[in-house]
Amino acid sequence: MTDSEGSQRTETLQGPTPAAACDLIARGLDRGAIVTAYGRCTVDYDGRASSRLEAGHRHVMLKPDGAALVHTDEGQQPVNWQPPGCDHEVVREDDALVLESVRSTPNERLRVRFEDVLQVSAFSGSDENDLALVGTEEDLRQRILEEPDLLEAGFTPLATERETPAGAVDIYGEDAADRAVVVELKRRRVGPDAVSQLRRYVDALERDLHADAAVRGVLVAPSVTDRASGLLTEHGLEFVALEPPAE
Amino acid sequence: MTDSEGSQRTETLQGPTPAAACDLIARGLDRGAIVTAYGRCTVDYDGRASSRLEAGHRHVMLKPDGAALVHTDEGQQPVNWQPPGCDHEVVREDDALVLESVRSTPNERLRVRFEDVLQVSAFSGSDENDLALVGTEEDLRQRILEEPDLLEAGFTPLATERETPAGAVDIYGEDAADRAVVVELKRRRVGPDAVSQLRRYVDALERDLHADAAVRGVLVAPSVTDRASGLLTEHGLEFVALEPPAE
DNA sequence: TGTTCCATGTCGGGT
DNA sequence: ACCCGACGTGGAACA
Repeated sequence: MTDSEGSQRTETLQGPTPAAACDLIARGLDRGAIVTAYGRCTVDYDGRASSRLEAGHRHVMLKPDGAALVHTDEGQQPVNWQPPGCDHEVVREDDALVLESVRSTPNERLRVRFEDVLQVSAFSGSDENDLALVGTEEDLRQRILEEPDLLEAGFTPLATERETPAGAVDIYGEDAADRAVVVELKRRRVGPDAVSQLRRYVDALERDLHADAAVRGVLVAPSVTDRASGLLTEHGLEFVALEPPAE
Repeated sequence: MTDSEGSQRTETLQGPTPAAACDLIARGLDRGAIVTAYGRCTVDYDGRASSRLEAGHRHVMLKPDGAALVHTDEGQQPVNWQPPGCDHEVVREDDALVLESVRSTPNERLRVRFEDVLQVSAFSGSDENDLALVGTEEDLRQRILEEPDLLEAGFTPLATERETPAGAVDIYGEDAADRAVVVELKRRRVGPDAVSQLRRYVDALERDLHADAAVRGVLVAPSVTDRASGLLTEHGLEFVALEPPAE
């Protein structure tokens, strides 16, 4: 069953024989299509870890960039997958259809063995558009750089991504009294990890400047958890409630 | 085009009219099927952040648990998505077909507007099997509990998930000299964040025990980055190279 | 390639 | 619900 609308193409087989399914998939992979298969299968993975999934009905997608996704009827995340950069292969084994996606560095292998293929499809067509996303940490940074008083009156940003021995500081600046200020940004409510991160930067910068004057550390986020709040106090760090711009 | 094999069903339409596509999708959602659509569409998301994606060819999957996935021909991750728990809806608007997935807490809305639907499908069939995964942090923990000498000669595990004011410690125990030992496990090579985490636990435990004797902190992972190694030294923490069991 | 950190992270377990 | 940390995290930017 083929549909040809100019350069866009879709091919599908329902309840195909293994041979027919294998053929459609092979041709789909060959011409750089997105290939999907649905049916009863087992899934084996071996690489950074190892897994096995007993027989059940799943949806498999092979992308032309080498990514592979195995989805069940539940969950946002695939139950098994392979990152882009893999080589896809389709072979027949006895009465079964086997899809295999392999990569190196690290050596990883994903193997889906269909004992019953209910549908296979191949979709062609590229996507030249990028996602326009708003509300990220970068947007929050822009907001502060444009209006430093949002952090506190008299704050002056001096650098972004300033390097320290502990890593790059989101915003580095000075307060009204010319004290060094390290600002760590988070787009959402923060826990203990963000406080530790800020602490690393403050420690490193104090050492780096080997100044007597202490470096101030300010965490900027929509809100903090209790534990994180305690850690902030404990380490003499500060918090400013601020969200990424809404639009 | 319907295929009925007992209780397993797949339905597919190629190059359907908006009305036919809408009908198939509505019935699919109704009976708890996985619904997919492929075609030229725009995608809008608004919630924790906001995004817009101009027209292009994408593959959309709606799951019966409320998850939604929009995939392009590249990348392991969907370009847009919605977590499980959403309500899916399909409506016709002018000549277009619109899929909408909405949830609350937080309020989020995903809207896919197809100006051209090349294929729609509905797949039924559940998956009662769980994934059997080996090589996780839990496996690494078991390995050490069964053979504590892997950490160091004379180590005695006393508790797992021991609570401290900073959170739960992976393994808590004593060394040959009866000194308290905090063990933090990572299944893969670690960076600065893991060192900070271990440090939080050691600090908290020292305070908790208000003992004079210092608490030892040991990071167990396959390897460490340079920066993390420096941080370990700086804070008097230790490292033991150990991997999760391979099988 | 290796390191570091963000993410609409997602997911599971605990309180 | 919120908190917390693991994840085969994935992905990008930078050295």
